[in-house]
Parts: sequence; structure tokens; C-alpha cells
Amino acid sequence: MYKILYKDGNAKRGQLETVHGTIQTPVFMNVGTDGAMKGAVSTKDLQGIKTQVVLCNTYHLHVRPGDNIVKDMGGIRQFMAWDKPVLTDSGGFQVFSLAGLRKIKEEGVYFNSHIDGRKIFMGPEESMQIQSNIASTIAMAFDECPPHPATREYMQNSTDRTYRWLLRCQKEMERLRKLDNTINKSQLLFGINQGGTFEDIRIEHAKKITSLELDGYALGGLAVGESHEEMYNIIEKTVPYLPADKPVYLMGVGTPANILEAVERGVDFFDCVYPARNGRHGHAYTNYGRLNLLNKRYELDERPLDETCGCPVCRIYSRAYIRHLLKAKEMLGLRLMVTHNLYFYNTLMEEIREAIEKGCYKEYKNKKLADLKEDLK
RNA sequence: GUGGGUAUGGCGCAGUUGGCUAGCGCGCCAGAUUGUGGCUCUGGAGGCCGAGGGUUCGAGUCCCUCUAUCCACC
Repeated sequence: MYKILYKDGNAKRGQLETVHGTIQTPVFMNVGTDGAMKGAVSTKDLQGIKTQVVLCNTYHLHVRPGDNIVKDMGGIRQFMAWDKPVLTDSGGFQVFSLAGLRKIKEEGVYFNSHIDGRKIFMGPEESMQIQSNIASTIAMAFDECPPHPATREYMQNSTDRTYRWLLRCQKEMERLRKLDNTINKSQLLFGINQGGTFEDIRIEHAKKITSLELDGYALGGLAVGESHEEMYNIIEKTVPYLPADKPVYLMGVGTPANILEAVERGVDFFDCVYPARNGRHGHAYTNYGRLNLLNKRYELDERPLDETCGCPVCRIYSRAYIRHLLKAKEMLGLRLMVTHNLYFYNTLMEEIREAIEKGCYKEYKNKKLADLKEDLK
């Protein structure tokens, strides 16, 4: 059940009630692909940094340890000791992003595992079955994430097929929810809108999937190489054609600025590898811009990553120490960076929710964007 | 002490029968990264080639002396 509590322009402050707890939106889901946040951040650590939802990956968990094992262990939440909501990505994007050899056919996708190269087939039914075994709170439809740029013809064909796949996903999900040994019989299903940067294909597809009464709707295939302006334009043009009473999820996005802009255009859910990946690579997000801790100027810097931050890392450790850990490739360095960055993102979302409640989102956004542009020297 | 080897950017090395602005790996300094292979990519700085002398149109490459260092023998 999704409820909008406040509206400020197109920005929404809502909450999604699930069997695993209520999600306050807008929300940033923390990415934990293999059932773990990269950077050795545990689910216990997440409890101290305002994380609401963990995103796990269908494809990865299927390949290793195997979704049957996750199911036998009581589902992913039980398995990773995380009692709050989990969203599983369907595997559609991974086929696009990391499977080398792949063949997309009407029935699904044939590709090779990035772990051992063995041949794998995944179609809408398989993806739903795996996600049902994983027993996430929210399952994503199996889609094709088309590359950018793509020809209009390719995009139209791909989007049409993604729609047909969505019908099969919905049907399979309904069947799975009724099975006796299904762990989460209330698993939600979000559909995914595609169409690249072709406004009319996006809108046509949005209208078609809106009629399906899904639990939520996602914008996929963005931030894959197009400009920010193109991305914002597509969000702006497409969101009005999605149900007003359902959550909207912008997949894989993005930078703090991307999120601020997308919220203003009506997006509720986000996820992105940036805070974790960039953290591992030495970039710390702060309220005054992004720092590259590997830069020599932090060698003797006694300050915390962000002097205005209240995270568990900033309360204790200096930039100089964290820089040393990163240079020495100590796991602790990655852990501290990722923990801080996730806290930053989660806190940003908290601020966004408060600003919408107060009805001053636009002012908040503009100030925040101005602050974030400045790099800390 | 004798014989032999080696001396090239922070470290480890390539440099053909002497021939254009001396390369490579790592490191260092920066920049990319958007539904995650702790990956990868892209730039940049840094060397009067151990010292001195000689041969030559031309020497990191050849010759002599010295210095440092390694190995074997005594």
C-alpha cells in the first residue's frame, strides 16, 4: 500500500507499506548485490546509518550461492540477517552490463556467467521464480536494458518485447504467490518503463504498463550514456503517464544532484552504486562537494571526512588516517568510506523528505545544489 | 687480495651490429566510473643513463681509469 503524505509541486513525500515494514519515500536503496554491501559493511552497520531498503541482485544470487540455497536458508532477509525490506533487481540489467556473450530472444536471454562462463538462460518466468526463492520484499520485472545510443527501430522492438515479458512476469508472479512453499506470498512487483530517449516510445510504453495494476513503476535504461538534460527530460515527460498513486523508481541513479532533480520530477525510489563504488575508490561525499581522499592534500588532514556529518565514521576518524588506509589497501579504509557515503545518501533523503513536508523543496534543492558544487579544498 | 658480474626516473628492469625528443612495469600526482566483477580506463610529473677521460659525424651502447655494489675463490 503506497500513500502520499505530502506533495510539494511534483515532489512527493510518501510511504510504502510492505510485509517487511514501511518505507518512507523518497528513499535511496543501499546496493548489496551479493547479499552484502561491498566494502565489508554489515547489515548491523546499516542499522546505524538510516538504511531503509537493501537492493540485492537476482542474477548474482542465482549464480552464487544459488537461489535454491537462499530459499532453503529462509529467504534473503533471514540469510543476511536484515529484517527490513529488500528489493531484488531482476537480472535484466546485468545481462546488459556484465554478461559478455548474450543472445536476446523472445523467450528470454541466453548468456554466460561472469563467474565461470557457464551458459545461463533467464526469461521472465525464471527471473520471477528466482526472486520468489530469494523472497525479497519487492521484485522487479525482467526487462531488457537497451544500450545508448540505439536506433529507433531497435528501441521500439526492445520496448515491445519488454512489455510482453512484463505480462509474463505478472502472470508468473501471481502463480508463485499462491504456492504453499512460497516464502513471501505478499511479494510486490514493480514494472519497468523503457524507451531510451525517445519520448513517444517512453510514453506509449508507460501508458501500456500503467493499465496492468502493478505495485510500482520504474524508469529503466537511464543514466546509460545520455546527458543529464536528456535524462531529466525523459523523467519529466514520462512520470505524468505513470499512476499517480503508485511509487516511481528511477533505476540506478545517481549522483546527489541527479536525485535532487528527479525528486522534483516525481521520483520516489532510487538506488546507485556510486556511494559504495566511489567510496571504495576514495571519493567521499560531503555536504560541500566530493573529496578524493587519495589526493595528497589530505595526507595530514586531521578533520573528519565531513565536518558537518554525524555518521559513526566522522565521529572518530580523520581524513589522514582514512587516506592512509586506502593507500595501504586496508579493508577498513573501504569500510569507513562506504559507511560514510551511505550515511550521506541516506541523510540526504531524510533532508529531502523533511523539505517536502515543509513545502520548501525547491528552495532546499537549490541551496543544496549550490553547496554540493563547491569542492572542499 | 684474485677472478667475474652489475651500475639507466622512488623501486624493479628493457634498451638490438654505436643513429631521430631514452622506454616498460610498479609506485607517485590527477581525472573518469550511475538497476556493482574491490574491476577497469584516461591523462600527468619525474632520468644531464654511477664519476672522469677517450674513440667517433654521432656513445646508454665501444676503450681506459676511478667509485659503489653483488657473486665465487683465497
